[in-house]
Amino acid sequence: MPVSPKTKPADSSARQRLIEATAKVMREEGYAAATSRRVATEAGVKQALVYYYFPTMDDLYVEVLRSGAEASLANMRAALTDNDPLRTLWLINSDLRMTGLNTEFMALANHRKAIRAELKAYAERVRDIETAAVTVALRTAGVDVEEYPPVAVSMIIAQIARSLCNESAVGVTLGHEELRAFMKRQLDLFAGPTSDD
Amino acid sequence: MPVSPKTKPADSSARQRLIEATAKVMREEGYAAATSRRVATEAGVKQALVYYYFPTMDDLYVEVLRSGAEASLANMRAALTDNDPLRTLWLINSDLRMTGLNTEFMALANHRKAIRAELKAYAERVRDIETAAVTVALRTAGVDVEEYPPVAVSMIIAQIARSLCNESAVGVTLGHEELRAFMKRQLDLFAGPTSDD
DNA sequence: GTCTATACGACGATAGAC
DNA sequence: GTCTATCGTCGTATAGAC
Repeated sequence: MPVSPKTKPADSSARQRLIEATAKVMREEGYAAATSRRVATEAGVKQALVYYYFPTMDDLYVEVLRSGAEASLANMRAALTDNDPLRTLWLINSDLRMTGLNTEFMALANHRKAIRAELKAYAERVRDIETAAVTVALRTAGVDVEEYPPVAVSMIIAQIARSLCNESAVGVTLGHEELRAFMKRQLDLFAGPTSDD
Repeated sequence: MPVSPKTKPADSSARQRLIEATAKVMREEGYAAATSRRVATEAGVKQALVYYYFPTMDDLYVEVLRSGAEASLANMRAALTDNDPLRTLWLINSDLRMTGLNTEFMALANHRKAIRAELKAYAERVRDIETAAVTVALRTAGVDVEEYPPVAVSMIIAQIARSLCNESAVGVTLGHEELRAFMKRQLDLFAGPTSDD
């Protein structure tokens, strides 16, 4: 292990660059474009090196998913311990930077066993964290958790936010304003109104 | 035009078979597997014939989307004029047969202009129909449409149902039971309880 | 650890026979 | 309308030099 760096070079090894390059290509052109030649060029290395680090392209895809999930989980854990978990949950799942890659992995997971397993594990860890945060928030607000099960509430908030992002990504925005306003009103009811908008 | 057939051969021309074969391959193996050779074999014709009917593979994909959308819209229009539009809306969007293809086209639409345009047009027609049905249902139930805008209600019902399907497809089911039960209770509030289930 | 070189199948697309 | 044949490119993956 080398000495720990001072400014976080984010491990700029070829392996790391390949992972980031693959994520970029998948985001911008779809998983089918993330070929060994394409990602190698993007990472500034030769094609054969891809197979030195990853036995098959699927292994590389899994690694992209894994590293993205790890970063996302850390971010989520930190954000959901703040003082407004419900709205934070909404905002995190409204992040447009994640939706493209998510869609690619969803499609991939429908057809590749290894990716399906990885995505399932990640999704359930996320759900656990989000549900824990919602449980606290609802209890604090004095909401009846029999009538509003935390896991159901957290899924509705997260999935509706994601749906809006997914649709926006393909240019569909019909009804979005009304739905956003509606969700905001519901969040105000559950978590108390806020000054910002 | 030939005489109308008695048992609905569903236009078994090569062109039609190619469209169906492409949908099948996309559903089972993803859009990247829907190559000209693959779909030709599946349809029982030779590869070059694909280019007789469709100038490029993208044109074929668009045609798959268009024909699926047309069938789906007809189905939806009929179903949503029945006497329980809210629960019908929920059931239609819970159809597992559609989710796989939907995910593929969502991913494709993120990267191909022609498919994005087609998907957007389809999604907005669906939203219009669903919202119209919800508007009637809410008015009948005496719901305040200022507090519950029909387009927001229809989006929540449709998108939550779809989210559950998408997750099920990749093996994620954590929290699904609770969310289904919760949604059923809300639908009972808006549309009156039913005897079944 | 990174490279050059190569095997070989599959890709989209076209030309032209029937 | 459907076929055979072919073009040039690109795909995954491996062997082996440095």
